[in-house]
Amino acid sequence: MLSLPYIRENKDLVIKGLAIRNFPNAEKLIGEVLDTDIKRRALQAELDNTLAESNKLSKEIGNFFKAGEVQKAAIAKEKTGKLKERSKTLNEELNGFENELTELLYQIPNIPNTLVPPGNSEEDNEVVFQDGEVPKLHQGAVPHWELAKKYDIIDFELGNKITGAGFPVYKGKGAKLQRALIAYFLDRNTEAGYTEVQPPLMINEASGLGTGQLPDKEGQMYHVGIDNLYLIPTAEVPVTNFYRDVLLKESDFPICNTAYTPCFRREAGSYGAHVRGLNRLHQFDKVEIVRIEHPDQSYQALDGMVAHVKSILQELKMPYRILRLCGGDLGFTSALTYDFEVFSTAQNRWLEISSVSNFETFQANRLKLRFKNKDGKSQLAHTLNGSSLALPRVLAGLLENYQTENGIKIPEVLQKYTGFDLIS
RNA sequence: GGAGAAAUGGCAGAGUGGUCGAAUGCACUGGUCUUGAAAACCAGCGAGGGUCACACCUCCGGGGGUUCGAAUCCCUCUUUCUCCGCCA
Repeated sequence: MLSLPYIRENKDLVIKGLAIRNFPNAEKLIGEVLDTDIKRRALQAELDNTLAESNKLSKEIGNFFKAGEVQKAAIAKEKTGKLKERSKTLNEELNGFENELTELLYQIPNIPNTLVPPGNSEEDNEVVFQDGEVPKLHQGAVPHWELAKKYDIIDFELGNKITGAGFPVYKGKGAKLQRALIAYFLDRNTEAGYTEVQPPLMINEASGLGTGQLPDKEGQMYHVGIDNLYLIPTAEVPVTNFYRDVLLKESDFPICNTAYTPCFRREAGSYGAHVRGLNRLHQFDKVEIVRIEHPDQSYQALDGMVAHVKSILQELKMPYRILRLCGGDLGFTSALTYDFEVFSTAQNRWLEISSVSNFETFQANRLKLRFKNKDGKSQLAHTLNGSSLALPRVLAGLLENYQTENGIKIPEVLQKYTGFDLIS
């Protein structure tokens, strides 16, 4: 959520920024926020004065009792009674405005970075980099779901039986390959300076609010009603929430974590050809990188994360490209996002395998994640995260691009993890 | 699941109805001393709101209550610890 002082001081910038996102009625909404804020502050001042007077009287009463002046104490007591009623009313009104304000602020997405191109949809995303050769596949090359069946490495029907659609069972060399990818990603990340962590796979409400999944997107998470917990949709949520309500020192930066976790997403409302096979699942594995940065350093950090993910894809020798998301495609909480896509040769389409974002202070504000700056004041930190990488689509791309007539080859960097170089 | 104890500033830890936003120690920041560092000494040092700046207000796990007045008393929730039971 944007901070009120920021909106107050940068009204025009905020409205302009929201326009890049095609956010409707920005001007009206921001106007409402500022109006409510003014009302809130006026009421706050009045309440403060009432309380100040009441506090003063209380002290006097104490002194009267000590001096044995019971009469005077009784008179003062009567006065405080009235003040108390007044402050109660004021407090209720104030709460009303505060709730209204919070609700308004929850509706406002992050302000896009100046690099973000305007646009409505995927088509307006900017391709900023592309590399890797699209392999020429043999006659009879097939999409991964057919390969999965042919070599018996992923069993979608079995998952249907046990749980439902979107919960595949990995078998044999398929399971091993998946484990190899996870180990490889984690190793690459820790080599790059990220600390490996294993967070809980369920989060409470406060954590969901902290990173912005709640209150609006609760329908996208699985909810364990009896304990009021949510299954994590990404490791970003528990790992970023490590730093909720934390006051850092400047010397703590940079904070770099990496975590492998399964991710759970309800994906309500997505059906059709694009969700076949591994393209869209309810449970999938992902290795995530999360950083907490000094605001002056966060964009450098973002570039570093992009370069890091890039280096992994180079090693895997996969055709990929990097997109800078346009305003219309940008996530609610993000200021700048780079998506990585691998080309799936057999499906003849690009598959998103990573999304690397800088949230600036948007999450930090809700998280109350701050640091003491050089002036000794507390200031909001910047949060960033990215996938490195999301397993199913990497696997899909890998199976499809590395298929030969004799079987599926294993990229060289993975062979020491798999212990085999061919699935046949 | 049962029984008990506890939750206070970055950390540790006093405080059991009125000048307590809170002793003390550690950590941190500045200074003196030193070639430099350490040690020692001196000073400063919680968070949020509010103000041009003060004033002022709020916060001692969360919520509610008693009282003129609550860190302190009561209720409730959450969490932690100890003991018992169960168990990977």
